[in-house]
Amino acid sequence: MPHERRPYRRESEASRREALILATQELVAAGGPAAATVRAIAERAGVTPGLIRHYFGSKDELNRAAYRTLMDGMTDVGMDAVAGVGASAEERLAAFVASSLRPPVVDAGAVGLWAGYLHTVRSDPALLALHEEAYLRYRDLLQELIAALERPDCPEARLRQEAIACNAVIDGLWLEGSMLPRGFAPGELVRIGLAAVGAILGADLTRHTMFIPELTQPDLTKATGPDRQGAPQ
Amino acid sequence: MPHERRPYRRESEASRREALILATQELVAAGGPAAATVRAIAERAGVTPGLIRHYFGSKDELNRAAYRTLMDGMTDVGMDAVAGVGASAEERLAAFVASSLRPPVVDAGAVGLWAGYLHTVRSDPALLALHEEAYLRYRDLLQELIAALERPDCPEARLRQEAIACNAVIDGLWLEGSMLPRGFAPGELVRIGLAAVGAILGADLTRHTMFIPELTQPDLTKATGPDRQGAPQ
DNA sequence: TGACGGATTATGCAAATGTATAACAACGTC
DNA sequence: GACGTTGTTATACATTTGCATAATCCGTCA
Repeated sequence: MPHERRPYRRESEASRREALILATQELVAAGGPAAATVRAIAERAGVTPGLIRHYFGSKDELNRAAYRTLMDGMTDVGMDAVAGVGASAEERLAAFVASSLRPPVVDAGAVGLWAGYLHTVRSDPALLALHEEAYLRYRDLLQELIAALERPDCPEARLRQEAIACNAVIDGLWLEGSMLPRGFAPGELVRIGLAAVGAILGADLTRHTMFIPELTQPDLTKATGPDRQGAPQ
Repeated sequence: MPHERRPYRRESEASRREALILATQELVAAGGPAAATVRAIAERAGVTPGLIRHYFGSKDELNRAAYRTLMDGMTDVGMDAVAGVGASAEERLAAFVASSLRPPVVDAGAVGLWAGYLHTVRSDPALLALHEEAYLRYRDLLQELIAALERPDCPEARLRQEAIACNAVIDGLWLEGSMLPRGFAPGELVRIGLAAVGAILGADLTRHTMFIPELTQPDLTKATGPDRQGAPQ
């Protein structure tokens, strides 16, 4: 007795690709690369496994597309944050740092997704180049923001070191905050990040908290939201 | 025609467990969790797959053991570095920071291994507890070293924030240095790390470079190697 | 030296995985 | 409203995986 053929709707290529990429990312984020089988991806995207081959040729290619989408999204957040604040250089830098230290950037799924693709990236030259490019673009943007600060002139070499160090602080806090969300109070990551970056650069970024929701409203009665998770005792 | 039975030697349980754990780590580090199949592990360890079951019961248990071994090794490096230097608090802190920013801690394989186990850790309560414990132990040790500095008295809350920030710098530099080794000159990570941690704490750690091999010999004749800040070209 | 325990290997198996191919049906076109 | 295109599903298949069990033979001890 042949199974009844399941009904379906034809949809645009863009829509199908997006759904498949999203499903892949969610699965990798939650359960690692092993959980992202073609069947699981297809089910979550509401289609059958054949479509993966149809739109991406192979599972590997789908994974590549998913990784590209991830990287683009991460850098976009920082860009948007800077674009939203137009005032002083310090404010712009503060907004940039803060945006990388709260959701959706700081998120267990994001770290899981990033870690899940780490090996794929290392063994795939195309993805490795993509990674390096994204990393340097992020760091260069950071360096530009640092250079714009009103400070006694800095040699280029020093700017480079400062950018590397500040980038490291952000990466490290991103990692720890995402992996142990219970370990930090809401807004604590942002506060620590601003203080540390400021200390490295000899500037005071903690003044510019008016744009940082977590710090302007220490309204503990309403501290709900994705950050809530238990107090750091 | 039955295959000839392969000759073998009996060895101690400790030796076999060690070999299997090492093989597992190497495979995960190089090719991710997917590469660490029971057959591949056994082959690399010079045994047959059955031994995995014999000594560890299941592959999952072997992975747990491998992760425990990894974490223990990572923290041991920092402990040893501090133990080796007995002088001032600044020197001890500098030695601790520097030890985490050069091989074997800074190593592509180490990051690969760590990332490969990230999902396993998150989904396994026992491993998650182990991870949290190791992380906090490391950070607490760092905080102790910070508290020992000769500075105007610091409130406990500030010490905590400083420890978190310094830990983040170390983590971030470890990550970036391991993933893009071409992007940094030898010793550059250590130098940047010491400068950044010093800036955060208001101390000058860069004075204590006598114990840092990479910095005592600024051999510039070799600085044009593949480390010339990975200028993508 | 011979026998016995158990460490180690060999074999088998069910389940899962990625991919290839064929069948079908939804939608635009005439 | 019939038709053809092709997006989509269904099926098949070889391969790989982890694990269980049976078959061996290494080392030790009497």
